[in-house]
Amino acid sequence: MSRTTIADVAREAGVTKATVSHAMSGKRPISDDTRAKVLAAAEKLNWVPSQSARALATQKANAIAVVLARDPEVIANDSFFPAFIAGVESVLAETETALILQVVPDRAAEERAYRSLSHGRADGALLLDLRNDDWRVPLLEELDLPSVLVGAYEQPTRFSCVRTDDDAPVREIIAHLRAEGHERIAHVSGPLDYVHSRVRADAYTDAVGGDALLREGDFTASSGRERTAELLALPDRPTAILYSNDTMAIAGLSFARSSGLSIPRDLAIAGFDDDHLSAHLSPALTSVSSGPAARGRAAARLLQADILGAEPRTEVVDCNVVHFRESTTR
Amino acid sequence: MSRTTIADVAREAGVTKATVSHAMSGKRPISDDTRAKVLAAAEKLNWVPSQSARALATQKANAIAVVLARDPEVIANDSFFPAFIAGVESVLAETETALILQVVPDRAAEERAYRSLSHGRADGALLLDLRNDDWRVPLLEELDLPSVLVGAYEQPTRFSCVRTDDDAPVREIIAHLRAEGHERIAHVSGPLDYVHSRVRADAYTDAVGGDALLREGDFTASSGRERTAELLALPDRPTAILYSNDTMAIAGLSFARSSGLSIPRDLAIAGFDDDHLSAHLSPALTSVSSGPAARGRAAARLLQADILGAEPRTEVVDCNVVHFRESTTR
DNA sequence: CGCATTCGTCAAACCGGTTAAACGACTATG
DNA sequence: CATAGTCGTTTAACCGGTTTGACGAATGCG
Repeated sequence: MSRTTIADVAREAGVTKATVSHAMSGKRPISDDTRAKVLAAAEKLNWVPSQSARALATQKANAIAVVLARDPEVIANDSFFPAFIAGVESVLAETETALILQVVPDRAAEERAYRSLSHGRADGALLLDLRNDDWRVPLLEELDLPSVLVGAYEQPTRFSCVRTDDDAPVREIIAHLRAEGHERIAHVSGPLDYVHSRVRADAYTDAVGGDALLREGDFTASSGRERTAELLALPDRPTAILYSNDTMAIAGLSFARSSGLSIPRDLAIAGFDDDHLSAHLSPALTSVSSGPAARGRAAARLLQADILGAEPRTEVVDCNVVHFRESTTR
Repeated sequence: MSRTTIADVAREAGVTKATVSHAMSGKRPISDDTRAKVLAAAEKLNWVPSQSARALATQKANAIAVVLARDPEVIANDSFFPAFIAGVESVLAETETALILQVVPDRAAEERAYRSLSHGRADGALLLDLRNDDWRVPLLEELDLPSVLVGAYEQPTRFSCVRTDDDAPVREIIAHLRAEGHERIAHVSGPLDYVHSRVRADAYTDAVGGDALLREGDFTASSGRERTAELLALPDRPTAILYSNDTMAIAGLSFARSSGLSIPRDLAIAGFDDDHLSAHLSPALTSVSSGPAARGRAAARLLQADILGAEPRTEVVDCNVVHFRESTTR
């Protein structure tokens, strides 16, 4: 409850509201003398300007939004998200911008959320988990809500993008596995309508050439387990599997081991996104750390620039580092 | 950008702003006839009331906040947080309330955040990671910002609490380990100034009686590894270790195994909070699932009640379930 | 039939800031 | 010395809703 208002400060300092406002924002020249008086008064009364009043007057919410439509199970599995958010926040903190987080159960709710956000709640949005031909892109264009698309995206839009080069690390891992003597290398992907799953899967398919052995998972541990069971039941089973995230890789590793295989002797395993546990497992899991925090920072900066009217642009944040660990090294 | 305002709707419907407002809110009787006209006009113009204007007029932000002071590393390690948030959101969605998330680097920033939130940004806050004698409690009392304390809390406050009974599952696990023949049972806790770490540690100490073997960790994988190394280096090393979260337990398990011990034959291991991976490891990890989503829902409900002026109260959400798995069963 | 209520709507104030325009005092210029 | 230009400040309008008090018309009651 903001008991003290700008009017109180003005009275205390013996000036008008406008002067207080100018003194604080510096948008008009103010004598050092009065500025000092205003600052002293503000300090004394412990005044914090009301966000709602400011938002109304300036037509800016000073907030950006992230809407998540994933089900909680998948969110909880995701080591990317918290680190990404932390990166976003580190940029927002500089400008007193708030982050609004919405988790919605279905598409209808998601659409309502964006409409409501664009009407005074938020100045922009970050789009995660992009799909091919994502319906949210045209919606946000219609709503004219500045946005940043996180993840590769092919179609041209009026929005900025932040993406990583997921192609390179996939090829790097495949090359490494080849060098270790593997010829039958499988891939358990994420849902292929996700842009980043598709990019990784395509890189894999291209890298292994003709004999691709691809199974589509959904990033959950149980899907990792199931797809692994299928692959290992093949007559000509793979000797190495690359998973599109660490959750599936760890579940797969466990399954393989419980069915009598030794890792990495009988089966090499690599993950993606470098879960915080991966380096601590035994065997430690080969994975790709993709710098989620750096992407968060880049996305937040691009969004702030867009809100201020800058031209949209695509930034390739390349912080992919492949960590080769015991699970792929005999 | 909300181009159409309440004035446009009023003009379209041939009434005044006040009538539109009353028709929408129902706070004054309005004839069915005009109400229909107003609704039609609103529909036609696709009007969504501006949140900032409403917030200013009603002195309510229609938002609640969560401020996290943990460093990103720890947030990313935490399976509790995303599920908790999902639970919170499921309640907020019903009332068009937004969730504001702030991640701050240090205490000064955290204090600023709460001050700013209480000045028009948010109607209330959820406090996580409570510490003993937490400085935030008196601050929020001073700011008169409705809040809910998540986790056990001893001191009486004007705020509602949501907590679980962590004591029981700890005792249950200790009893189980005893039954399995373990006599030397150690505990790696979280930071002991956290209320929930302390509760678990106290339950442990009390349950094992005289010969407590307690080491304080910080919930990170590396601390789990180090404390485990210390414990295993003891002349009279423990044959079972209970960790205060799964991250430390998994790191400890890995370390023990890499130093030649077989789990659970040579060393039994149990965690807490049931990470999504725990059931999929081999050996699968014994842990306690503590219903983070249920706690999120309860906390959100209590906060909304408090904002509406209800009496604060403490709710014990007891959904702790111990999952006994391979890591403790010979 | 007259008067007190109730009902439905309107006009205007208000929330707490920002900002364009006006204005007085003072300095620079011709 | 009159006039133009700056500087610093004030006045007042505005952002887009909500809410209170007033008022005319319809209704209830005696």
